[in-house]
Amino acid sequence: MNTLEFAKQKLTEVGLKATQQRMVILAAVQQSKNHPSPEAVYEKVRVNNPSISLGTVYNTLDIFVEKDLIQTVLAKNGLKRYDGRLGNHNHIHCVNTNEILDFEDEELNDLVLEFLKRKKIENLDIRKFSLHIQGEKIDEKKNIKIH
Amino acid sequence: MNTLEFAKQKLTEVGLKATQQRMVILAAVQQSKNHPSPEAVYEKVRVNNPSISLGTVYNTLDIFVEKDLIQTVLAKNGLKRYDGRLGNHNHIHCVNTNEILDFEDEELNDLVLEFLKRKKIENLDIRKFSLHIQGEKIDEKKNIKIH
DNA sequence: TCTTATTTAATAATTGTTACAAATTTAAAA
DNA sequence: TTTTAAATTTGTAACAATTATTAAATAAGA
Ligand SMILES: [Mn+2]
Ligand SMILES: [Mn+2]
Ligand SMILES: [Zn+2]
Ligand SMILES: [Zn+2]
Repeated sequence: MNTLEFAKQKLTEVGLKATQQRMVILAAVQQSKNHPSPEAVYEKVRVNNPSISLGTVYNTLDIFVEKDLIQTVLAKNGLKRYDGRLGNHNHIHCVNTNEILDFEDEELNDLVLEFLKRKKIENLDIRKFSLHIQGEKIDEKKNIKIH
Repeated sequence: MNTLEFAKQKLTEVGLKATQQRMVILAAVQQSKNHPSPEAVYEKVRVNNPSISLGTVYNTLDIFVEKDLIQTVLAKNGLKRYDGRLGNHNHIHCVNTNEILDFEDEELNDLVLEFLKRKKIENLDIRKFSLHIQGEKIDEKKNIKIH
């Protein structure tokens, strides 16, 4: 099953009409490794769907978050960014490149989950958690900053 | 020493002229428990300093981050928010109230720090980390959602 | 096919933020 | 103290990201 077929199936599962626009937008976010902004999604899908509108991208992304097909990711610069990966995972924020990289680690998840279970937080129904690691990307060979 | 005196001292320490505006803005962020937006800081300081300008609040907050007097905190809605607390600490994001609460826990910090030391991340110079806990605030008595 | 509801495209409006120039304040020099 | 220059602030304009609006297009059902 290709990515569009998969998107179509997901859309119908949550009760959304599987329009062309929704399918390509969902596929774009899910394939993306970059935690893309609405603008980035727009530029990507526009290549094969030149008539698609930026407003539609904004609206559709919000609908997808509502339906739990994708999630929002927090970004320092105040731009909206989305994440096709659901479930608990962690993020590395590069202070120099502004990239947001996924950092998946089962051991870390277990570690935190166990901690949270032990240390009950009053009056809070925990939904998800994510470790945000802020650091500087360095060049592996020369140990200098990457621009 | 009152909070304004303390702010004055901090400002001179980092080489900034301790103007009235800077002192009250710094004191406002440091006293705030809410991770305030620029607008919120503005409303707060405006009470006793009616002639202060919103632009000054924006500029000054950025200067403070630059000088490491305060830090930015990531917010989902794309608004800028600031944090008078430096150093590694964690945040609880309430999905229903939109509050961002501090969650300080020495044990958790050690846990994560030890993990990160053990599990070296390639080509990354880690600066700080923070656990984001997303959850729903519930009423302690009746176990229903707080609005 | 006809009818109706849903979705989209195009564009206008709004919002949060930044840029700017004139006015004010501060600090230093004379 | 006055003079001068630099730094800061104010008030407002500009900007960019997002949201709202509305007419056209599309899809589904009768
Ligand atoms: Mn995040
Ligand atoms: Mn914005
Ligand atoms: Zn991610
Ligand atoms: Zn905090």
